[in-house]
Amino acid sequence: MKKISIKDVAKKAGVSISTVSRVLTNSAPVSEELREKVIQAVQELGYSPSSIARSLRNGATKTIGFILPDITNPFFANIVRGAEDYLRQHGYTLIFGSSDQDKNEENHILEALLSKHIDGLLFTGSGDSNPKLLRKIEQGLKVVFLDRIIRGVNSSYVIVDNKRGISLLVDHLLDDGHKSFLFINGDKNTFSAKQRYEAFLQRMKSGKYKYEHHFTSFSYEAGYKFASQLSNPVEFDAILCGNDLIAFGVIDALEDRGIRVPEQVSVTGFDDIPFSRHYKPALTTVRQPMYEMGQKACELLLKMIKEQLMTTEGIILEPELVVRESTKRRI
Amino acid sequence: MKKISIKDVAKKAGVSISTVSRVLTNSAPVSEELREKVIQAVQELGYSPSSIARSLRNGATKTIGFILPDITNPFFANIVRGAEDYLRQHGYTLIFGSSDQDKNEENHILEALLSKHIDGLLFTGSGDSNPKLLRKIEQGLKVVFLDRIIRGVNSSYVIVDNKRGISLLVDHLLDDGHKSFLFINGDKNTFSAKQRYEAFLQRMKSGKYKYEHHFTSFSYEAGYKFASQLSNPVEFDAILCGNDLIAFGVIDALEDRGIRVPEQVSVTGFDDIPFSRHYKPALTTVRQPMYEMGQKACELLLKMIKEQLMTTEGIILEPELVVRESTKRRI
DNA sequence: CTGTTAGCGCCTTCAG
DNA sequence: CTGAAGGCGCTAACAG
Repeated sequence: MKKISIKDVAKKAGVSISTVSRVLTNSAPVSEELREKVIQAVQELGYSPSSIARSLRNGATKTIGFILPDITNPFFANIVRGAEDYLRQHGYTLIFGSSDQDKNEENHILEALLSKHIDGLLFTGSGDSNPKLLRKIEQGLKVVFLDRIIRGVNSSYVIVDNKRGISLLVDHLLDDGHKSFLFINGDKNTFSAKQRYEAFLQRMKSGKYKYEHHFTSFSYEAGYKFASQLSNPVEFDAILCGNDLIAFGVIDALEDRGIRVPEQVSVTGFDDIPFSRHYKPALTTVRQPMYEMGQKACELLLKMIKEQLMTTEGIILEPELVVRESTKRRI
Repeated sequence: MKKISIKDVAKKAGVSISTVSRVLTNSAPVSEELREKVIQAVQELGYSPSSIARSLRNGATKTIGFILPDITNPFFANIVRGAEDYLRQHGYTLIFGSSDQDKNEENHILEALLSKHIDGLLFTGSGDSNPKLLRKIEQGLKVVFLDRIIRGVNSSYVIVDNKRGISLLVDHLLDDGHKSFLFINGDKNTFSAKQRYEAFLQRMKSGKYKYEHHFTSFSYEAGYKFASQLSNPVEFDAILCGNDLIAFGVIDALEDRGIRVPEQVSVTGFDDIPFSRHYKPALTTVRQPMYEMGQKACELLLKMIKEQLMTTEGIILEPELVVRESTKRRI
């Protein structure tokens, strides 16, 4: 691909390269006459300035990185979409990488992003704190943690109030006469799973309900497997799940075992991915504003970049209880 | 963020920058002694070379762009994942943009990607040929069209054999005794929708079946809406849908109208997104190897980039019929 | 208002 | 084997 540079434009327009630069960036006044010539030349040549060279010169790439577990998971895909839209609107580009929660892959991606000189990073990583990342933060890398926080790090974040979400859910279940609860949670080392666990525990202990809690993994398969191996699934009135995917797996496994949801047992999810409303039975769950999370995180990140401040800010979004058909009132 | 450059490394190691460059790129022999010093310095400084500067120098960014309709659609998310994995494995980075099939947005994203000096482009665009893109292709931009082809362009592509997919489906339905067919297709201006339409028409005309065909849009909502407005849904034995999302919408709408699937009417999808197997009823559909499509497209693209050949290659992947519970044998 | 020039970080001749 | 120097495309002083 033959590249056309600012020089070509300058030559064609019969002006100097600085003039071209000036009209393109509007950084200084240029006579109407020359401006027109330049614009003309730009169009004819189909020239677009190299942001590579610009980046090198300006020290900013207008690019944001996003490390997340898996783009294939609708929860993250929707967050990404929010981020993407916000960023493009503000002249930024997004590069992301799926880590599958793998520590090595995480570092690998981080390395790649860093070498691309990203201006900032959105991070949804595995639970354990990542030394390489911490170091970069200390060196001044702007990072916003999304959905998950790494403990011991003073950094900005955007999450939803997981505890409140669980609280809302348990309240509703209690109101509907449920008396015993099983919580099939997600990955143990994950911030959100931990938060949800704590909230659950707290609520359970405050009454004297029968309950049980298990960490598994945030996937359909994990839910299906766990529910398949349950010795007596109907010993609980309600099964809470770490996220919607787990809930789908659980419901399917139960039905395969001839247990009807919600008739025999209520099942709930967390996230409210777009699909949950179409599931049969439509899932009672806690809605996280995914698109908004992506937007807010970027808004925060760009602010940090622009103002070059070391200060840190946390945004906690409100979850919303969504009652549908996978739960029902117990007598 | 204080940046450390090759100069800092050179100074710390007490060598020239060229030596540092040489050990980093392995481009020329360096004495063991100096090599060690350099490596030492690199580690202590936590230095990683700026791919920005490298790109400017080498003229290659090791970055691939991907313009697609919507990352939130599982079909594309899975393709992206395939591409992402392949590219990272080969030292490339992926930048994508969701266009919502909007022509303007498409151009907007293209502009952004181009200015980032991508080495190649994966493109799943709206149906109409895009003049700006065509021009860039002529100028030497390497492009692989994915899932959709723009007519009149001689370029590489990776698609599945849509016609064969429909053929497989219709054969199966015929085998199962279906005699009348309604096809609720996706976006009219889309390559895949057109192909599927043609295949459908061809098969229908070859027998003397009762049939009808309509273009709508590749979404749940479109399916739901269309099926809701159908005057007499059960006048057909089978309803074929342009993709799985449409099928979900159709099934839900039918059930809301008290029509049972597949008892009263069979419904089929296209794509086999991960969710389709968990739908109730589990969807009979045509599987597209999404992950593989992403991989193959990148493989092809990198080949084109590496060999700098103007030749063009098309890969047509085989679809696979997946029979599940949304269809049943008619008497 | 316009043109010339230095230099962003790196790789690659070209000398030594 | 090693160092010095040019230049990728661009912007921001610096002169005029």
